[in-house]
Amino acid sequence: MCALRQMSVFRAFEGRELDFVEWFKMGELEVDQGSTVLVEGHNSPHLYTLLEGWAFRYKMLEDGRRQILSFILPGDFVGLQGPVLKEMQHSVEAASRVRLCVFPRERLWKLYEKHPALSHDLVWLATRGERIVDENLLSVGRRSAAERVSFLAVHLFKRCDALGLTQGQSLDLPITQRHFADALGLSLVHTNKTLRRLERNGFLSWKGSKMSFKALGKLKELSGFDESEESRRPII
Amino acid sequence: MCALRQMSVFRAFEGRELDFVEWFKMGELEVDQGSTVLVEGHNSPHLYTLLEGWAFRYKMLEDGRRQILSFILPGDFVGLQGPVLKEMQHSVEAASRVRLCVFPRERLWKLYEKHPALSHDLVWLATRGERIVDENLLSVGRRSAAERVSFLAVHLFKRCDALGLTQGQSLDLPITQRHFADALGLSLVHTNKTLRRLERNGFLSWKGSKMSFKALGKLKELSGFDESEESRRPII
DNA sequence: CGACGTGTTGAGTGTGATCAACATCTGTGG
DNA sequence: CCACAGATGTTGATCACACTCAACACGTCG
Repeated sequence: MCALRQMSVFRAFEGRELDFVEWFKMGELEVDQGSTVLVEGHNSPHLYTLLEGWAFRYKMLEDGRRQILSFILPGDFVGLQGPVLKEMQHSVEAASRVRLCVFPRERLWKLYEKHPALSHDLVWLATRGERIVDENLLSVGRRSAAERVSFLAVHLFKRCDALGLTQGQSLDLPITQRHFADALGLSLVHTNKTLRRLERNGFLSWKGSKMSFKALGKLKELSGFDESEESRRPII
Repeated sequence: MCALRQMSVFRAFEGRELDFVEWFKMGELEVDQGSTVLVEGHNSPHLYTLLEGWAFRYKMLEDGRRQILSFILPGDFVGLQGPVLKEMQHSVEAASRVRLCVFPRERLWKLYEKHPALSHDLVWLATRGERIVDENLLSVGRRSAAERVSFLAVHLFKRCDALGLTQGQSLDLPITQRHFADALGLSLVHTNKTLRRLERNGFLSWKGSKMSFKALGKLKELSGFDESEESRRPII
């Protein structure tokens, strides 16, 4: 049984559900940093739950412009968009070395059939994915560079904090400024300048892979971060 | 039974499913143009399928900046994000007079329990919502103003075309340039200038509520529109 | 060692924002 | 009937935020 499942962020399973998910689970997949887990325009017979590491969903334009749609952290479900269309509409890449729980897509019908509560969880997970993209779109569409950078930093801190992946006021980021830029719809250079300005103003620092939050309150205020605590969430 | 359901875009129901949905359905709701159907920060005990008219999902910042997240057209399911959190994370407003099919949220468990195929449809609808926001985020994050405007125009045309809501190469838009601007993360003025430039170049025109596509191919090319035909989709 | 990925900074440019004015068209009340 | 306010669309002038280009520092890895 996954270690993740025991964390207090996640809802507990009933016995039958646990048995089912163990049957549903096909195995584990480990993937190196930089590998592409799912490719836009292709079909994948698998679904995944990310167990360890960071990944991200993205889309690219023909000329190479890239937009990161959302970051995928432990407990997140990956690949739901697939069952639906013939092809994936986005790609997923591992930002760090990543461990995934693999489910065969054809067993999904069994889940719907036998486990209504899990069906609901699946809907929940799907809408949560959309919620995160919604927030990101609000940032990219309507916030200034400083607001966007602050928002994303706080967003990632909060998500990691809920998973016990923070150390006090700091956070280990397995991503580069390029990822930040591509998630925020900013250029790399301007992202860097904005980060440096936030650092000079004493809001945060980002050295190597460590991001330290010097003034979380100020960052929340600047970015208009919405503190909507979420209750225990499902994990599959 | 809804007239919508008989359209060829939508998948057909089995008898039992149809009976169920008729029980699931609580009634219909008609709402005037400009009314807010769901309010961010509040809880709604209802789910909806939009039957007629246009609506849109949006989020606002405290100072009034608004980002439209996606447009809601007939057949789209509304309100799924609610069951999940205590509160809606976005608002929904009617762009035209709108007719909605209303479902009480508490009957949802019965759907999960008795109708695995409908559970799957629900997941499908949820992921479709995310897919649309993904595409929008790619636009807003990485495309130029002319590309964005073209993309949204083509996107709306395609969706309406599938629903039989177009007249040849033109389309009745119950929205204003302000909606366009807020969906695209552009200022109203710049949206207008971009539209006028597209018109001068003979790509499209938008007079009153009628948008005419003079060169659909050129618009697709300019915007990088991805022609992924989707198969029959579910409707609930 | 050189190549490459990443981060940093400055200079100059440009896309899109803001401000402002005006044209229509609507509905409303006098 | 007209006067008026309000919503919407249009255009020009100016501004600024963010982009591009360029150069360099630093690390790691072959």
